[in-house]
Amino acid sequence: MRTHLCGELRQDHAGTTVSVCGWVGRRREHGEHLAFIDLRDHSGIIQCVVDGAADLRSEYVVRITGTVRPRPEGTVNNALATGEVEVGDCTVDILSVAAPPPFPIDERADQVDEMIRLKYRYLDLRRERMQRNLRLRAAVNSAIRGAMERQGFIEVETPMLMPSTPEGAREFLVPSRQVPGSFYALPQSPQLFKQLLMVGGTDRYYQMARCLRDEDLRADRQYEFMQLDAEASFVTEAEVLEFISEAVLAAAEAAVGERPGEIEQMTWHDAIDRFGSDKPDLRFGMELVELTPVFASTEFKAFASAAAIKGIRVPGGSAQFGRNKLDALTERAKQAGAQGLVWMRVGDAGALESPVAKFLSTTEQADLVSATAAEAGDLLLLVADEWMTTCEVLGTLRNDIGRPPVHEGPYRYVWIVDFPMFVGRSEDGRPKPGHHPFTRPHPEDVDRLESDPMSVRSKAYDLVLNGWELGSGSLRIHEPELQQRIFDLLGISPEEAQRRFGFFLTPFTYGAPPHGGFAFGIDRLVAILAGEENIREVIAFPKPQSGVDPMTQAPTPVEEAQLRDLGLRLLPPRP
RNA sequence: GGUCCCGUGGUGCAGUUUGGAGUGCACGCCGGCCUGUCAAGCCGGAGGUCGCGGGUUCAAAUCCCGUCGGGACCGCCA
Repeated sequence: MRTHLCGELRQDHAGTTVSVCGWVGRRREHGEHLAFIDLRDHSGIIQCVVDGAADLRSEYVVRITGTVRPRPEGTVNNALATGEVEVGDCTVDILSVAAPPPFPIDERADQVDEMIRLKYRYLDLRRERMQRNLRLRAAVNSAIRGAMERQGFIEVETPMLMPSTPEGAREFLVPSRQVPGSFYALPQSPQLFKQLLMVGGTDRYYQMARCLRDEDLRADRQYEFMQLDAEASFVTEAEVLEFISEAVLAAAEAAVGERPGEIEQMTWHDAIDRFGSDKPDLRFGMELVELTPVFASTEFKAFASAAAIKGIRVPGGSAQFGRNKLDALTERAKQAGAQGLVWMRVGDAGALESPVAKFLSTTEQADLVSATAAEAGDLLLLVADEWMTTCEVLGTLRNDIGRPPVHEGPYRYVWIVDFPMFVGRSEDGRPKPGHHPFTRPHPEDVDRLESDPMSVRSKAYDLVLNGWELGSGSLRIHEPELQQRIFDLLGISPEEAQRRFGFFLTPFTYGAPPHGGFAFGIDRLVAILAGEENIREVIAFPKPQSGVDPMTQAPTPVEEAQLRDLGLRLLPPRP
């Protein structure tokens, strides 16, 4: 039907007769016998010169046959990749007529209410931005598959209908027709199955896996999302990181044309201590500065009793942050868990302007300025609390103040390793798992599991890109005895473990290889590589925050008969 | 569950602070003119439940209360 794509015509094609198909974009009519048509397909736009366009309208679908020719002197359009040529002597076949679109099918739609874009997503997708994102995503998917397969991984599909495992995220449930009153759950991830694939001798598995979690939607979260899910047997942590790094770097290269350097590693402790976050954005400085020694013998009460005092220096922030903004920062700090926030404006010769300056000795003030390398005009923000709280509060402020937009480079990948095995304690005083209960404890710390569990590190790791958590993984426990030690710590008896995870635990009594794996979010990776703030921009048919699809209206009520078939009856709506 | 922001012809906005006739701008749409434009240009025209409901007032897009929808964030996401 066509010989070329709109966007590929160049000077080389001059003199050839071509047929191009696409949608009518802008028309410029100059009387009855001359009109310029911008014909658009996914590849770009080509100007066609036609003898009258009276019967053409925006978004009509046409096939245009004509001759490629250089544009006349002085009419070249450098804003267009095809701007040196045009298609002349055109014959136009109208393949479909179109109602006027509800919004312009070009970059101006970036400003249009997103609900309208989602309601008419098929029109939105015609735009260059969306086609670029879809194609970038496809390139990333393809590169990942290639990288995994080169490394000996095979793709295996796992069930979408699986038993409910109430730990973790809220699940989507699917009522069973053949077993009335029972439900399948849609997978939050293929976690359990991929480990069973290892027991099954698959050795290296991967899957572009759709995962579903019934949690509130955000800019970086949809109900359904895609993960590169992978697991490998007989591997060290370093090998797993290498496999995944290769996939990510290959994906990045496919997306932006340049392969990033080696991905650096940072321990969880360092990430928290230096950046106040386990997903640090390394694109900018403003690192947390250790100030506890500076105030070791201070008279200032709020500092004297604190386990950890740290600060961040906001270069030039003194003028930038008036009282209103400082109040807002204080509020934000409290929201993040701090008792309060100490701010100081740095004046000439290290003079400090602050409500608390009068409580600090001259030595303390001088040491503070020197520890933070503060200069006149800077703003210092100090928090004093437990180590973790101090770090996290300052990390929140650091991001709020300094974090660049997504589309601003460079790309800073970092592996966060040596996560703590447990984070906090539940109400009955039991440690809570940081990753999941099948995560392998760090071999150097395993002796302290019972005596000092909170100090035990795990073989869990996260991949972080520009402050976004792309995904996480771990080496797993393959020995039933060690697994039961962990369950004991979590307060799960052998009987309860059997009841909750039986189908998963029994296989490990039949000879399980040491194994470990990883999963990371394709949507987030693609969004960052595409320079998009929101993963909805890299998903063909996403849902808004309410979860209601404005195009399909899903979710919808169903027929009474369907409910009866499933043995279900609806309760009256909650008041 | 919570905090903050937004809602005005098909689209994007101004108007809301300080109440006074649906008042305006740009794009789009319809008709006319126009032979080198590319945000084409010129002339004319159509198009409105100011999200919805209630209240205050002589009078509400504007003030108050409620509600619906959207977004960002917190909670939540082992």
